[in-house]
Amino acid sequence: MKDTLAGFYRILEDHYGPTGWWPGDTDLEVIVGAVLTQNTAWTNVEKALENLKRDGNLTFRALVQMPERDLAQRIRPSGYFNIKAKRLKALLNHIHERYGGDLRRMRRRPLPTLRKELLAINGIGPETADSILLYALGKTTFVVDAYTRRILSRHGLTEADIGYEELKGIFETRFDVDRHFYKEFHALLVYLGKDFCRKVPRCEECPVASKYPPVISTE
DNA sequence: CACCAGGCAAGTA
DNA sequence: TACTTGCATGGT
Repeated sequence: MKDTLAGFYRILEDHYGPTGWWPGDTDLEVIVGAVLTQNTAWTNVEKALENLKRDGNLTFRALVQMPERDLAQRIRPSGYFNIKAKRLKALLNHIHERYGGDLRRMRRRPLPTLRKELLAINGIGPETADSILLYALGKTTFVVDAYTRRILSRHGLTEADIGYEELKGIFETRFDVDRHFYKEFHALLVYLGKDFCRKVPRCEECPVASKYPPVISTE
């Protein structure tokens, strides 16, 4: 598996890299985007982020002070806007109360502690937590998403219903620990997924398919 | 028109 | 524990 993932990475990096992920000007934007993109196309998230940026509301202070109903209306294009407003409030309130809204202070705490903290917040599951930890807080933790699972499954490397932590472990134990590598690999998997590994596949042109042939129908 | 998108939590049995 | 359902907009 180690050699296979290394092979995947080389092909993807040659094809797409370097990616420069996560797309966002600030760490706060990465955090907000991580919640807004839950089960949602990124183009819709961009519209919501633009609504916040336009009037200077993409700051920690503005978001903490903004009433939940107002926030919900501003993030409306990202879908699930009522529940996402509640989730953002819960997350930002936590950072406000525990760290005074200071991400540098938050960053000093160890990874396992921060991960448990984030997962305890209503609306923050494993993917959202790991995205924030890796891309906003600079922690060395791998992000698993729907594309990661679908790509490995379609190429016959894992079961389609493999659990989050187990799949994460495959990436984290088989490679040298390096957060830059984790950032880039996850980004590359998303690029490949968007282009060739959607639910309706286009395996013919997949750059990985020649060396790692897709399995016909295992999902 | 139907289906899908970088999840997550609450409800049911 | 293991499944199912609600949440909602915008693109294809």
